Amino acid sequence: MDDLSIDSVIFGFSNELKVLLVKHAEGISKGKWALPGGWITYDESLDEAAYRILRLLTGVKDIFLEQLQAFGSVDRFPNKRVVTVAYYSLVKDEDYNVVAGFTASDVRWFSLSEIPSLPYDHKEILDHALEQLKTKIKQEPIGFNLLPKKFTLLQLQSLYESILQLKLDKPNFRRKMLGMKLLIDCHEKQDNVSHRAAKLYMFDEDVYRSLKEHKFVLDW
Amino acid sequence: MDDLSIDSVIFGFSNELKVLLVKHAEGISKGKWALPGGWITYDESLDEAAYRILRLLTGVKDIFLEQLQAFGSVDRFPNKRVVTVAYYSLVKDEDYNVVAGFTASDVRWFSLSEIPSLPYDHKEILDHALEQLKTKIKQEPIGFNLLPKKFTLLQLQSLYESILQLKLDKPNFRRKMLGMKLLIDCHEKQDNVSHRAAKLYMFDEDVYRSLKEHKFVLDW
DNA sequence: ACAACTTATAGTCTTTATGACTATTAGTCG
DNA sequence: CGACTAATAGTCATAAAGACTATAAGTTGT
Repeated sequence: MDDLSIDSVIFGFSNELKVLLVKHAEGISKGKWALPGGWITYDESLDEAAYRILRLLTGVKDIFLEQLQAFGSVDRFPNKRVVTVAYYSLVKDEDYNVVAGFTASDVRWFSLSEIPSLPYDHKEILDHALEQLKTKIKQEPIGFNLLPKKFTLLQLQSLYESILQLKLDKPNFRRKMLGMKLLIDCHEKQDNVSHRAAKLYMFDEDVYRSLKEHKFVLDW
Repeated sequence: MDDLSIDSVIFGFSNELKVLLVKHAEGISKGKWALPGGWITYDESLDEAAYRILRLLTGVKDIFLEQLQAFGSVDRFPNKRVVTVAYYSLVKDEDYNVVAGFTASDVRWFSLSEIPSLPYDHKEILDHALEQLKTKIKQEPIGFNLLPKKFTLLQLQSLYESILQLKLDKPNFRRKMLGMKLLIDCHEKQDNVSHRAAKLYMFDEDVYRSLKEHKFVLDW
């Protein structure tokens, strides 16, 4: 379908929130960094197309991925009318491994502060994705998708701080997080740190599913 | 663009939440009630297309309208691959007036309990729209778009009850609503009621805009 | 072995919001 | 004028949030 594309905002986290961009190897915007994207084929659904592109780029599958919305300004794409369906996804550092090729000459993570100027309406899409991520993470515990399986409370806290762009109080954060019973104590501690080691926790998917109805509101 | 359409979920409110459906006068699903929709032309953006369709059907403009998302299962449409971009909008009873024609043999409001079986994936789209409306109305005071300019607190409360599908306590609802200072006292009372008349209020858009940052959380 | 430092974790206190109520008031209808 | 209906006011107990202080458990350097 030559008037319909997918563009994906792929988030990662290591110390701070990052976004995966590709450098176009060919086409109109050759040499520019842009959101990874591609054309939708006739025999795949939108979601399938988004997963395909994510897999091609990061080798990751079975991951959090959600549609943002369609973008269709008349002049968003040069010389041709193209509507794009934007997706965003959350990728664990440990799962990710770069896969080159795919019409892209380069791929890498950018932290939010170093994002270069983007072609088309990609800046707008990225901004929407950030907004959506902020909103969503207050509603549902999707942040875990960005962290390794086992993590400390401080890691979790900086994730929230990084996404919501604010400072949180450590003891209060602990209280709230532990209070909702979604964390499993691994009975392990982190190591290789030059200070008191923190307990490691895991996200308890089962409890989460059973509490799905229950609200998960973080009104920070 | 013959592979890209718009479908709109248009909400109205009078005593209960309603949805506007059209009866198709021609085409594959002739005679069936469905969501109002149409093709996107080359020279209009997605939003413009959605507004155009809304205007054609209800005569309404300058109204709340927001994109839901794109729907693109491979087989959602018979014989042809069609991706549709779904919108939802909120229409005041007082503004609305039916406009016939437009490839539709009939148009009318359906309350949620009387929605007939819908063609394509329109049921799925409607369900998404309802979910989105529920989520959104807890976050932002968009409900006012469904009520007349001046309304009573009880009207507002039944609107919330109707959308969120729950029973609220009257005094508590008052306290909370008045507490967020978004209502202007009209210094008028309703009339033609066979009981004590309630005060009429208006939504204060200016205060709202200035409080935009401030949270508007209704965690009921 | 101990002081200095860093981060984890526990706990306190005050303020505010919520939910479940009861009570009173203002009006209509017969 | 009394019954009825809905509006509006107010109370009280509970729970959560936010701002803290305090202590514990490690590390590193001397």
